[in-house]
Amino acid sequence: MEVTAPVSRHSPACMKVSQVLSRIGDKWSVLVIMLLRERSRRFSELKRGVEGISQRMLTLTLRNLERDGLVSRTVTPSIPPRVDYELTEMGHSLAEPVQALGAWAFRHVAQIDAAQARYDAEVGNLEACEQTPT
Amino acid sequence: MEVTAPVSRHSPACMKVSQVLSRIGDKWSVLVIMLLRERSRRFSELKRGVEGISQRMLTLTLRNLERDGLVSRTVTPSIPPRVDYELTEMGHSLAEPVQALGAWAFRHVAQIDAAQARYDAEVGNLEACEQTPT
DNA sequence: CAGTATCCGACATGATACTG
DNA sequence: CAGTATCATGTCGGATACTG
Repeated sequence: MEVTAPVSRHSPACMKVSQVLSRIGDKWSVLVIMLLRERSRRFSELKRGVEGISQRMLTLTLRNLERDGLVSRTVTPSIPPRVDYELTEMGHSLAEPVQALGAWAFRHVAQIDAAQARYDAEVGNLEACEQTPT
Repeated sequence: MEVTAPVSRHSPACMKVSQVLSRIGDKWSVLVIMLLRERSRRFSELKRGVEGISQRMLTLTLRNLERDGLVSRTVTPSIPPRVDYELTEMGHSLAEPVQALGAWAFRHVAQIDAAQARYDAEVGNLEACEQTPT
């Protein structure tokens, strides 16, 4: 169960873990995963669903997810072409801890906001006090 | 319990959630949090503990965590100065889902690696077939 | 429709040097 | 010791245009 202690925090495995975390951290992956959690979706459907995303970034995001084995890509050679994306089993299993993290974030949004506001106010004050012109 | 569905994926709250996820995703925050999970630590201790991190990035990481209210900073004005960092209660509560995610990542490292290798092999093949020189 | 290719600016990060 | 300041760089991401 222990993850960080026994692997000494610098083992190759730990590096890999960091990579996975990075994927989670990037702006779009989680959104896409959450969208695909309900059901498989087409490219354009995802594009509409995520809303801020550029075509390029959606492509790259899906590529990475597919590369990691989290999403499967199914091409239907028709005219116009149709490509469906779906969470793999591993993708679904990832969605759970991600969801847990999302739930935590959701619960603490207000508290974090408050902390930030307080911090910024203090920093602002300190900066205002600094009268060291050169 | 539902996070994404009822908030329509584009509410301001959801944006905030993304911010939190970004913090998790960045290379160092999680490492620092994990280190602080055991006990409070001094700046230089963290620097040694994380190992790849530059002084600058450790400072910035700690700053952000402090701003978010996840870490508390305690200065002991001595010579030489001493600064201790400690997870706040909220920081500790965040560590749990993060740990869960880390555990997932750890369990699936091999599978992800395999998926990547397979994907790269396929892409390599496809690229090798592409004989379209201009 | 579902991409790919290219250009470009913004930001993140590392290295280095200096300070209380 | 615990930072801060500055500079250089590399990656990320958006906009745009083109393709099968």
